[in-house]
Amino acid sequence: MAELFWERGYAATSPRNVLVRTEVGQGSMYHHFTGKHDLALQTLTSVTAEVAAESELLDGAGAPLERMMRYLTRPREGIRGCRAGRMTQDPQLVEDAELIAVVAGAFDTIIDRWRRVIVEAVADGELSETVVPYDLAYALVAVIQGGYVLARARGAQERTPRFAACSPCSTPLATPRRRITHPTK
Amino acid sequence: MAELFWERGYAATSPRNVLVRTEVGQGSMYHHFTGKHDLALQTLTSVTAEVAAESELLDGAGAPLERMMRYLTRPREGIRGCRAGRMTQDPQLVEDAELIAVVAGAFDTIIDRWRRVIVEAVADGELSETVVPYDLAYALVAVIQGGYVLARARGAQERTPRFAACSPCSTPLATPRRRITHPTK
DNA sequence: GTCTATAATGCGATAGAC
DNA sequence: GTCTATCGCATTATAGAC
Repeated sequence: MAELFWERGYAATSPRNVLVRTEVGQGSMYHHFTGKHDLALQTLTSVTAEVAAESELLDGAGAPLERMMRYLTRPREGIRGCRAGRMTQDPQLVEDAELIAVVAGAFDTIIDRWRRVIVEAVADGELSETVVPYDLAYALVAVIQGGYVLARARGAQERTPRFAACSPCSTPLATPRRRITHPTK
Repeated sequence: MAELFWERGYAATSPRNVLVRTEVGQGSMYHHFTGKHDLALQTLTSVTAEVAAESELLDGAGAPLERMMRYLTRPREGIRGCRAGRMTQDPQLVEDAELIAVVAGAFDTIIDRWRRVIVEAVADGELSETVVPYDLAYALVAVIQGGYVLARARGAQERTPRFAACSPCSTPLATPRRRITHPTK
């Protein structure tokens, strides 16, 4: 179901699809899961845990800024979308408080991991003291998520993916690697 | 249908839903539209044109940077998502080349409008010459789109929306207003 | 635990009267 | 141009035999 979730989202994935893909009998599935919601809850818990775990790159070895760059520039499959972020636009999933809470929790984990590296980077003098760690963390996660959104819009358009020069690794993140100068208000 | 699109997306909106909401007969609808795809195409064309038109703020009066800030910080209904960007995560819509092309076109328009203001800002010395206009434009559009993604994840979690202090205007964009210091690589 | 059968509902679309 | 009726199919389950 994790595969189907990534391909089609929650609403568009039927228990029947799962049966076909897994070659499992209908009775078996309904014996182990109470229904679609349960199936989704377990899938989502596992998938978001994986996605959140990927942000452990931010805790690895090396200088804070180096770790930030490593995570920011790692290959991402833009056209397939973020396995967690995509769920956010599925109306049926968002209406299910239990399911969306799982997704939100994953983002909390990731944002907090970002925040802590940023605090380190500021302490080390790698980033300006004017940086507000939580806010920058939030913005960086947003850029990544927005990169996926744009990648999906453009990808289906069959344009040469500007950020996916060498498939199968599209990095919608080539952009933030550049220097971004923002107004100081 | 524009309303239903925003609420539920393409896949989850049935022609039947449209009939009920508009209180129009089924025969009438199928007389004026060939089917669901046609209905969607016309809706999407109109909606994305509106969304793209909102970026005309970037062409208004005032200094380039001022216009950028005006557009960036205008109120946005984070929890409802972007009427264009949300479509991007609808698997059924993305598979329809004609439909996703409409969405992609809207983003092209918006990104280009951003790019032109940025070029102006650089020329006026408001932004550093090291800025790559298209890349910054792309990143800014991504931040906005990502802000919607995060807002939807958090909103359903019933947290106090950090960026939506005063409803009904949630501005997932409070973040980019702060200074963002990026590594120069 | 796993199977097949079938329920009840909604989907996208069409038919054909008026 | 608009109406009601209906088609054929998919959906999310549930029933009850094995």
